[in-house]
Amino acid sequence: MPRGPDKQFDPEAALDKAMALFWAKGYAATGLSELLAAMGIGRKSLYDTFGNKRALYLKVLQRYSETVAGGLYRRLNDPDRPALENLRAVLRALADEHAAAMSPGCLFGVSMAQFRTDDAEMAGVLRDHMARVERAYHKALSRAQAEGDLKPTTDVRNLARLFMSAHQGLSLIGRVTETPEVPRGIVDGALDALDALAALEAA
Amino acid sequence: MPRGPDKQFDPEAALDKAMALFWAKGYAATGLSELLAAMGIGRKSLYDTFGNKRALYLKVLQRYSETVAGGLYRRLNDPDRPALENLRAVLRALADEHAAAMSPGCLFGVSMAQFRTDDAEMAGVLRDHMARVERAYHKALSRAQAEGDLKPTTDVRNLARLFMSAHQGLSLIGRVTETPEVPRGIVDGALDALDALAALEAA
DNA sequence: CAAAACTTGGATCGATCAGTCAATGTTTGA
DNA sequence: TCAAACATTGACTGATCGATCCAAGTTTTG
Repeated sequence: MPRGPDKQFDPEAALDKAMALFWAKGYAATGLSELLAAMGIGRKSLYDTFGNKRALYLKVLQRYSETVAGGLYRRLNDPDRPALENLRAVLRALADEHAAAMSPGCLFGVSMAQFRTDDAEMAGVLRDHMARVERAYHKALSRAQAEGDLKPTTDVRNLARLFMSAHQGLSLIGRVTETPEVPRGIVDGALDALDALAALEAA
Repeated sequence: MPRGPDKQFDPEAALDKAMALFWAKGYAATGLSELLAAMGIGRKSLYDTFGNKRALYLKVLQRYSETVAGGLYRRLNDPDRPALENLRAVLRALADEHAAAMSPGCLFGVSMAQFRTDDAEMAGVLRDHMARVERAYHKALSRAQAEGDLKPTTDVRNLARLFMSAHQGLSLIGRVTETPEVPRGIVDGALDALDALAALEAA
């Protein structure tokens, strides 16, 4: 059974190129021709390899979610440090990341804004990612609570959701801010809230 | 000097129709033909009255900002009630608003996600709106502080930014959630944080 | 060395895009 | 009363959209 030649391009590298474009310009505003030029592949190759534009986007989202959500989870739940310390470090890194001018934000954040709310398939994918982010925060928060760094009566589930929401809001707002004040302020506000919920335990 | 006939349509009503469409589908994905059908006007009328698609969108944003940001400001700063009470009421209303399935979220939130970060004009418009939202929260928070309901050492500027960010994140996440749990959790988390910052004062 | 299995670039598709314009209709002032 | 000034309609533009398909080219098996 004869086989033909292998692909002449690296599908994952091509996905990264597509991701950068979708991320900056949005789904609808990114044309196929642009994508092909950036990815350096032909039209047919794209359709054969990824299906169509929407399927390509879904694959980009999957790749992004694995990379970013996985990284967030790992940083939030580094077992070598106290959970509260991990939380603070992640928040500070978030501020740095989005304080830069014209930060592209979070690909899932911009995705939630770009598809119709009645697009059930897309909503499911996006919802799943948000659930992963929420879980990452929740695990860190509940460990911080178990370690005695957070008031025991605090509802860490709700707190995780607040953090996820602020995280997402920050990644959006970072797209339009020109000075680092606002992103830093958001994170400082979250750190203050965290301190308040920790300090209560001391009282 | 003879004058022609007046417009046969109400520009503000037409703007509202356009807003609903942009809000649900996004800027790029909303075609001119769709807009015209929804607005009930002819092509030429749109261009004569609003300029072009982008100018129409900017006018929609302006109208939305006046309506929504103005309303938020008024509710947050109702002088007849304590500021902290206003804050809690607004947060609870926010949860109700976004707990509904397929809530369209905030038009500015979806706008921040849809335009290139190097689109300076658009970024300016969006930044200005966010500054108004931040100011609305800040005014309420600083009054709450003055009224003794918030710890005096709390940085209300950062807290306002955290609230603005969580507010924005909630309006995004509400687009893809199917149960009211997450939106309510976000708001409950914010209320808990508020309580913690208030309780510290009692200690 | 053929022929099968596979990939590739590019021509091409109908549809739709944002935007323009000429033709027509309507109102009002002179 | 009639012509200027406005609004409206709908045909039309070139460009671009996402997607398909054909014709080669390349590699590997038999």
